[in-house]
Amino acid sequence: METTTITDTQNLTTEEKILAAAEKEFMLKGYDGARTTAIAEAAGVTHAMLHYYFRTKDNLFDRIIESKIDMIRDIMLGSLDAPGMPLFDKITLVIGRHIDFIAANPGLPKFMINEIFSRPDRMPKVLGQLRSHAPVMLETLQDQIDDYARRGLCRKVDAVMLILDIVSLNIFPFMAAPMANPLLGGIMDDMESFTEARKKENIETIMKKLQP
Amino acid sequence: METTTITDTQNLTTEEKILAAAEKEFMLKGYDGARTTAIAEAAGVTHAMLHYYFRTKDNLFDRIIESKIDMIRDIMLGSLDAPGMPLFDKITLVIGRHIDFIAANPGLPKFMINEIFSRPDRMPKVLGQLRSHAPVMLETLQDQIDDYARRGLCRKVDAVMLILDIVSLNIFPFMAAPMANPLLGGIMDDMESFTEARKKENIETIMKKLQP
DNA sequence: TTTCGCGCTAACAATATTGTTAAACATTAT
DNA sequence: ATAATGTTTAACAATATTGTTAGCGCGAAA
Repeated sequence: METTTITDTQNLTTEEKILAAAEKEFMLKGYDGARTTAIAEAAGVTHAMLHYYFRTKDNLFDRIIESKIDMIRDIMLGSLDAPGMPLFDKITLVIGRHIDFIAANPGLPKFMINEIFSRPDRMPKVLGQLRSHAPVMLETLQDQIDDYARRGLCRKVDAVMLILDIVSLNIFPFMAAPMANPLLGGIMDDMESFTEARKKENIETIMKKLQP
Repeated sequence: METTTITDTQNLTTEEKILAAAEKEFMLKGYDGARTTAIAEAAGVTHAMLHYYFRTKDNLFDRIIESKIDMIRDIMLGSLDAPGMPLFDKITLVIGRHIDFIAANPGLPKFMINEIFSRPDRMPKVLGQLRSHAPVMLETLQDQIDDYARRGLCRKVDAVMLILDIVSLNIFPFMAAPMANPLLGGIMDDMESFTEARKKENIETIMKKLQP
């Protein structure tokens, strides 16, 4: 899993330093909470530089959001698509890759729900790239399920609901961690092992659901 | 399910009009995005009135967030607690009540994750009320599961993971609706029937998970 | 060497946003 | 009726926040 997050801000161009600081600030505080002055300060440049390179806060935000959209598109298309693979292998693979991605990008789901879902004007940019692939993927999955069901290998379930289940089980626990962890006895204190435990748990839950 | 949302803003006191407008604005835009002037305008009063009654934006926000915390506490304690009830009945009841609550308060999960989870200073207020009840509830549930498992009535599963599963399956699809609905073929266009379908689906998923 | 363009700085400008205050007005108690 | 108390208004104030501009320095091209 490749990540574009930047840590050594030393030998970077001014533009890259601003982008790196902007990503942190926007991911942490959202568009409304982010301050361009704070971004400039974190980048170690004058805030005039920010406007010199990006003109407006909106432009800068667009740059960040576009890179996030690319990540989401890649994981949704690349991970859910595993053509010609047996159903149960496919599900195991998809859940594993999806949870790894979320664990590597913990702030992303919250950011998406806040900054993209809320603003209808930003939706087309995300949807446009996925709208054409989603129906095909759903139909392929449904066909495979039906085929397996006909052969008595699994229960006949709705592909749409199945996808909703997988995504919900994978994402939500990580989003709710700040509140869920203290309430559930610190189960996520060791993130490494919780991630692996959740992988196993979700694969098992979905497999059980498919069991005839 | 009682709701405190106000619709006829005619014969209300100024304080109540401000509170009603503030709830809408804060729920829709979050703390950072909300504007006190917009709240005052929506309430039909001068913005000085807002400061007369609540002094600061923070105080006003506290009033709103407290009422939301009360709702969450009620649903978490009142719904998950069904003492002396058979396991499978309890789960059916809990999922049904939880989904009804979410469908009746669609903005609440997003609001919580944004405004409470992000701000550690607000967490104690929520956690304090739940911290004492959660371990008892979890232990009771685990005992019941273990008892059923010993009698061969269900699989021995971890109560914490089970709660995470239920909450994830119930909440996430409603949070992700703006993006999920167009991608999944408009499955939520009729919210009424989607709500009922999800209830059935989640109960079935959890029951299958518990099956020996 | 001169000129030109680019990155940069510092100061300024414009507006948005929250918060305050003095005085007018209304309501109730004495 | 008068005083006291609470409510409302309009104007002001303070600061935060985004955005702009004139000019400096430096390296490359002429």
